[in-house]
Amino acid sequence: MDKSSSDLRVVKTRAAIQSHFLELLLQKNFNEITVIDIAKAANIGRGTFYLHYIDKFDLLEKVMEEGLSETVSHFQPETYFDNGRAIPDRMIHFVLSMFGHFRENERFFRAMLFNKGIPNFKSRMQQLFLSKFRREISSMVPMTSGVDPITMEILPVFISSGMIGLVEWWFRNNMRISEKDMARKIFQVMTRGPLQTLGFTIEEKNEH
Amino acid sequence: MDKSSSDLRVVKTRAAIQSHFLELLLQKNFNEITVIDIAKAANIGRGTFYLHYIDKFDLLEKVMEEGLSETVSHFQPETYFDNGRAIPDRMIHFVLSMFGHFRENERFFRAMLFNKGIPNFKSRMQQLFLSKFRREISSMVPMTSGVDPITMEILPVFISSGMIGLVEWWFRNNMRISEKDMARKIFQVMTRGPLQTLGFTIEEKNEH
DNA sequence: ATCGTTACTGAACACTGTGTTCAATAATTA
DNA sequence: TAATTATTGAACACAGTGTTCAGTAACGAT
Repeated sequence: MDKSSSDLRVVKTRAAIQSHFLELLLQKNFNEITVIDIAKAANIGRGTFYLHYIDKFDLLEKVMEEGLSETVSHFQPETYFDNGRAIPDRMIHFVLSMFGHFRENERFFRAMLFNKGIPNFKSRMQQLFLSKFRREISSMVPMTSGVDPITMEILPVFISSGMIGLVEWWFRNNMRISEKDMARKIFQVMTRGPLQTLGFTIEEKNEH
Repeated sequence: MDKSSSDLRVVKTRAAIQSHFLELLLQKNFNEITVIDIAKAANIGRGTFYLHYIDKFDLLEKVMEEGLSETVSHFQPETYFDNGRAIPDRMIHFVLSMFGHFRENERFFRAMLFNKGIPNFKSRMQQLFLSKFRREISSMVPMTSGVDPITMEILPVFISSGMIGLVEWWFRNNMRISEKDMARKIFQVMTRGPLQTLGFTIEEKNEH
């Protein structure tokens, strides 16, 4: 049923397809890429493509999946909080290693983030961040037991979404900011909040 | 060259196309929608479609553009800051009216945010938020003149991206949180920051 | 109400890309 | 080396595209 992926030929063909597909994605809109293009670029017969993937959407799906699950494996579960205290070093270290991973897989992330025809990628990446932050936050129940449930839902959404935006921005600016600086800035915003980071004093109001 | 859009027939056809297109987007993947589908749904000849749009991508583009520029018109330029003080009421009011607009145009935003074949929409929406926040933040130069430039760039990115995530989340949860509550929560996170909102005390470190 | 204009219809057209099939060939494993 | 299996390349029917054109219907202006 499944092609024995230990066969050298299979490995080669799939690698060729995926690699040239990424290359094409960096050059033109996913909508405009045909199976013919892919086969031509990868130097394989068009029929061969269909021996491995259902269609180009399937290929995209597989490539995405693979790249993202590799990314996930860099989410080692650490404890960033210690009874409401602590944080800084471990948190910064986490963000640092994330951005390292992004830099190492620049081709993949550029293709996925910036190709105009690819839907969904940011959503799926956000999903990863989201479940990471959700796990993180809900694991500190003793600390956050007083916080209202809506806030508990909203925060990881806001954070994960904001993080994706930052990653995208970082790539768009050709990664000119060092991973270390990114980590520091993010830590700062997380702890002091956007407005205080900008130097504003907040006029307190009755909460809740 | 351009069809006189005062002609009733033109107005009718375009309205029919756009409306049924939205309907189709709510039902199935953009990739799977054909011009044939659209023409059939809108009860027009297939050729007629091409008298108004180049192809389905062009149609999507126009619909997006229209919806987004209407959204933009709700971004009245207000001053939320008064010499580093102030904020609360006006800011909350702004977010409040935004979410009101989202609720009123639910069909449009649902189609654009959740259809799996549509790329780009979130990016473009974020672009809107981004330029809004950039304008806002850079207009308070006296206040923020001490803030380092990287932070000045990163913050609006983080905020706008986070906001998009919240909007998406809000729709996905069938808008069960009132606009007022959303506005309050967002204000809270903006001012106190994610971690303080969760009740954490931050162990200070040397900044910069 | 009539007339001139213009949008719509529907069928036909060539064309591009899809996904499948099949016998022949090449590469791989054991 | 033999047996297996992946790849090739050509052919096939098919779906959808984008354009054309003569005929018809709807519109705006007077």
